Amino acid sequence: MSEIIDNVDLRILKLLQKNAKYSLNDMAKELKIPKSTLAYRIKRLENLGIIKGYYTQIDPTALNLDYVVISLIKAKYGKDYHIRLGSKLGELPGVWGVYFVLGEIDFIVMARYKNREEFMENFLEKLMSMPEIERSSTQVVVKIIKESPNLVIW
Amino acid sequence: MSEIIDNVDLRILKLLQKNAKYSLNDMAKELKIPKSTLAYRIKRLENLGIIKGYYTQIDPTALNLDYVVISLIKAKYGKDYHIRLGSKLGELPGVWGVYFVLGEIDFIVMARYKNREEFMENFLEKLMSMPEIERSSTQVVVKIIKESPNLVIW
DNA sequence: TCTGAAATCAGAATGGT
DNA sequence: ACCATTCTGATTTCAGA
Repeated sequence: MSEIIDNVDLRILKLLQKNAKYSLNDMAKELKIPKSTLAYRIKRLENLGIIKGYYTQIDPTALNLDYVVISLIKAKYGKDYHIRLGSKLGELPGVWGVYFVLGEIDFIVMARYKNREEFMENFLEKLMSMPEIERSSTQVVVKIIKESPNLVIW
Repeated sequence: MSEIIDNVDLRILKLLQKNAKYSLNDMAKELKIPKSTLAYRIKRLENLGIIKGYYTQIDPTALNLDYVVISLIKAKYGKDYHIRLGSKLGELPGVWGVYFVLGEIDFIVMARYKNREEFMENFLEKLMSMPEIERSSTQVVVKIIKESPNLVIW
């Protein structure tokens, strides 16, 4: 890749990834660049699609979303089975992540529910009625030790 | 749970989770509540810890973080092995998620790297030198079909 | 592409219900 | 707890380098 992102851009992104509300004034002071330049840079990063958006982090526990599961899925072979299955999985309520992987497993699915009943109804039963699936094993998460998917720059 | 979050709060959170920069004016119009009430509600949700923060989503691909892996890990038994291993895994550079699960696997680890070399150096080699691990299998993600961990309300 | 200054607009503070 | 108004300060715009 060419140098479309320089060192200043990286420092801007590093500050923003942790706090979307960091003010132009404070940031400009910290980075020692004029605030209009900073604004110009940020706008540019947005337009390039490097900044994908600004989100609010909501505590899942506050909404009682304590039934966290990760499902490992093996698809049957057949044309389009994988593509179709992938998007079907992503549309299930409660599912926030679907990864297509290589190996013994085809898909890894991340999901959150309020309780076992909601999980059964919205996820497991639907999973079991999908003909594209050969087998699946679903893991219940006992403890989330780390979950910060927005961290991209260290 | 008691009614600390009512329907209006839920609607506020639903809008904010998709866009942290949604202005008080526009939101108030959409929700048909006065903007001062809206401000009051949001502040309350922040103070309660239900809103955990505002972050910027950066496109990992723009930073060449295309080598995405998910690792399934089985720990050896022994006192504190699990707790210690969990936090050790979370501290590896590139790791953004560590989940402790029940079953055949003990930990599921999510990580992103620039290429195979960085993955080997920062992840696999360190993993292989951890005595607490009995065995591990690491999956390379071919395609991220869905990844929106901020989605908590549908 | 970068910057300073002006203009606009959003969010915080206040005080009354 | 809710809401209208005021006030402060942040973001956007624009013209010039």
